[in-house]
Amino acid sequence: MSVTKMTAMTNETTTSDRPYAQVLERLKAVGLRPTRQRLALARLLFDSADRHVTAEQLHGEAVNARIRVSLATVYNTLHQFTKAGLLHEIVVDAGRSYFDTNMADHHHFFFEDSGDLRDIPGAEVNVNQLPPVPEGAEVSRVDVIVRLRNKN
Amino acid sequence: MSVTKMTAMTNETTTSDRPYAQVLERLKAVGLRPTRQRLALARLLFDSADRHVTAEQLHGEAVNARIRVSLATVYNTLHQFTKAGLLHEIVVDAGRSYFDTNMADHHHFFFEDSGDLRDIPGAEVNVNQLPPVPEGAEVSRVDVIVRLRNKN
DNA sequence: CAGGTTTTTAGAATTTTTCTAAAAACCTGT
DNA sequence: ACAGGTTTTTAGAAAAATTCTAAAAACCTG
Repeated sequence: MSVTKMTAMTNETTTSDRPYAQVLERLKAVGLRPTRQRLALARLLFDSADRHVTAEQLHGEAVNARIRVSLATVYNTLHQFTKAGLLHEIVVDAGRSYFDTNMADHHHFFFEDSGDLRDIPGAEVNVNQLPPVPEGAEVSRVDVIVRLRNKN
Repeated sequence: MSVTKMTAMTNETTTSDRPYAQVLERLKAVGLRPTRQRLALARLLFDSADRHVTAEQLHGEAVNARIRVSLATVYNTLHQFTKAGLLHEIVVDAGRSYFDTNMADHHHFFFEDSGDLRDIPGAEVNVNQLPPVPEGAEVSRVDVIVRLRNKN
């Protein structure tokens, strides 16, 4: 019967709490309500260098950081961020989606053995001489994936 | 049975006009036992022009052609063929694997709206200036996927 | 054809992702 | 600060693709 175990983080997104200021701005800029979980996930995603995460991974990190958020919300959020242009969804592995926080023009090394993904700066790859785009369609993106396997 | 086609049911392996002769050769060449379902699936896959199929699709075709084969076997077979170098697995769509019978050097248009996949001959794309491959790894493949969406 | 090995199979299990509809959080006007 | 209306979140169920299981069938060799 220890005293109040009432860790209710009755926080109403005070901007005096600096750490959230940037992501808050970012969400506002794309018209997404700055909810507790979106802010927290945004910090996990954007407060460090460019990263590639799966929904499951991000959810794990959140739980680990004591952020109460459901897996469904992580999925929703990742897709909302993607639609809003804050993330790219990148598919290299059948049956598992990665989300990439690097929005600059770039491509990927994919390590088939470990499942890791590494950026290749756009400047370091040159795709030219593309064929004509089919009638009625337009290019949404050109992905170059350099698949790697361990040399033995 | 006519005399001229007399050899049809034996396990001789002359490359004549017998429908299974080519795929039979092909399976033998890669060391896969020529079972009824592997032969039938191979014919569906290789007897016509280059194609992109999912396991579900191929299974549907088989059922449709009165070939008794389970979905599990279709999956097994597709993976065995891939490992044997008869197919490429290509992943462009989260949570759905396509298998490509075109083994020539080439790339793909992916129609995001319909889920269709279309080959781009290797000669029509030029990827140059790739960055150095990370230590201990070697390139298994370079995939270029031109993602298309419907205009207007 | 027997015997031993490999394949196939149906169905259950797994994995990733989406859906549902009810509760909670959020925002606006007061 | 609060009511009212809207948007989010949630847990759990559901869906979809794929893999696993272990038992039966097919296959190959001698």
